[in-house]
Amino acid sequence: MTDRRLRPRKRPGQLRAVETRERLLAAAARVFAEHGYAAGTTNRIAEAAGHSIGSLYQYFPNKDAILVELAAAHARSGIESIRRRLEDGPLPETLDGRLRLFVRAAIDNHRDDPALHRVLFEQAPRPPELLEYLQEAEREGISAAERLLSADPQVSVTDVAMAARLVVNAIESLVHRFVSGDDPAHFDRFENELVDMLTRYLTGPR
Amino acid sequence: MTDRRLRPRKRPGQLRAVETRERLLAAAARVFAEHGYAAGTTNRIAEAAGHSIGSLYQYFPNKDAILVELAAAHARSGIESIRRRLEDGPLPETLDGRLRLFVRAAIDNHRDDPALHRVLFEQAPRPPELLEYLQEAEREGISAAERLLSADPQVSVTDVAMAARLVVNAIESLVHRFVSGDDPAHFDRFENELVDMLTRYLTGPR
DNA sequence: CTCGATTGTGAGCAATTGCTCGTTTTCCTG
DNA sequence: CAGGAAAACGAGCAATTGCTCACAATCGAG
Repeated sequence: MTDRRLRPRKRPGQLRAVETRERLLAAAARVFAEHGYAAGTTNRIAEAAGHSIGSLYQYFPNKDAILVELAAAHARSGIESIRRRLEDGPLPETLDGRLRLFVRAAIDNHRDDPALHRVLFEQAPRPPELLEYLQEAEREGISAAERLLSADPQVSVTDVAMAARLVVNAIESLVHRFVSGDDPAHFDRFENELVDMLTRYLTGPR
Repeated sequence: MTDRRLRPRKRPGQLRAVETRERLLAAAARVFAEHGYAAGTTNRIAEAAGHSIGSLYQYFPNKDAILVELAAAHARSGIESIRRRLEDGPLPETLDGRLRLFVRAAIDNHRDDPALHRVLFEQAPRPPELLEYLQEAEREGISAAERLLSADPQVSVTDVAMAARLVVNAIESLVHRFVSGDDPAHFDRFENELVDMLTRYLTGPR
C-alpha cells in the first residue's frame, strides 16, 4: 500500500516466467474471492500459487498492482463479451432484443465469479489509475447507449443523455446486486423483468 | 477484528460517559469517511474524539462494533425519514407522486454524507449481524412495496414480486451511484428521470 | 468529607503485514 | 560443458495494527 507505481519491475521473458505470473494472478483471484482484500495477504497468494513471495514481487511492485490487474482484466472481458455478441449476429431488430443482449452480457460477466467481483468493486481500495480506466469505460458505454437511443424511433424519452446514464447504470448495478445476492434460480425472471422495465421506460407514452 | 461479540462491555451510566460515547461515534464517522475503513484506525478515532483508546474500548468491544453501530444508525435514519414523510401528509394521489416521495427520501439519506456511506456499505467488512439487519430491512421494504403495487389499479406489471424487488433495488442502487458520483448539480434531472423510469415501467402497456 | 464505584488514561504488547535482499536453482547461448 | 543471465526462493525486517491492563481522576451517595 506504499508504492504508487503499478508497472511490473520485471517483464517475464521465458515461458516459465509467464506461467509463474499467470499462476500468481489466478491464485490472487481465488484468495481475494475467498478471504477478501485485507485478509488476502501477499504471502497467502504466493503460497496458494505454489510460489514464494519473492517471485510475486518480481512481477508485481505491490499488492494494489495485483488487484488493478485483476479488475482491468474483468472489465476487459465484459467489453469483449459485448463486442463478441454484437459481431456474432446482426443487431436484433427490436429494442427489446437489443436490451436483452446487453443484460445477458452483464449477467454472464458477473455470474463468472461473483465473490471476486464483490471484492474487486466493493471492498478493495481503487487506486486513481483504475478509477480512471473504469470511468472511461463507463463513459464509452453511456455514449454508445446514447447513440443507440437517439437513432431509435421507438424511444420516446426526452432527456436522452440522462436516460442513457440511467440505463447503463441500472443494468450494471442491478445485475451486480442480483447476482451477488442469493438468488441462483430466479435469474430468468430477473432478466425478463429488467428487460421489461427498460423497454417500457424507453418506449413509454409521452 | 477478533472478537465476534458486538455488545458493549460497559453501558454508560453518567452523563459524562454518554457524551464520551457519542463523541467517539461522531469521530469514527469523520475518520472513516476521510481515511476509509482500513486506515481508520482505532487510535486515530480516539485521538480525533479527544479521548484515549482505553475509553474507546470501554464502550466498543472491537473496531467492527463501531462500524456496525454507524451503519445501523444510518439505516434507521433512512427508515425514519420515510416514515416521517408518510405521516407528514396524506399519501400522494398519483403513483408518480408516491414514487417521488421514496426517491426523495433515498436521495436525502445518501446526500447526508456520501463518503461515509461509501465506506459503510462498500469497502468495510459487513459482519453477519449487520447483514441480517440490513436484509431484514430490505425485505420489509420490498414487501411494503409489493403491497402498494398490488393495491394500485394503475400498475400493470405481471410479476409483482419481482417488480417490487426491482423498484426497491433500483432506487437504492441508482441513488447511491449518482450521489456518490461527481454530479452535484444534476440531482433534479436525475430525480425526474428516475421517477419517470419507474412510473413508465409500472404503468406501461401489457 | 469519605470512600467505593464509575469513568478516563496511555504506554506498550502480541500479532500481522507488505516487502527486501542475499542466495540458490534453472535456463539459454556458444 | 562453461558460465552468465534470468528466475525462483524464503528468512526475516521494519512498520503498523487492534487491543490490554494497571493506574489515575472524577463522581455521587451517605
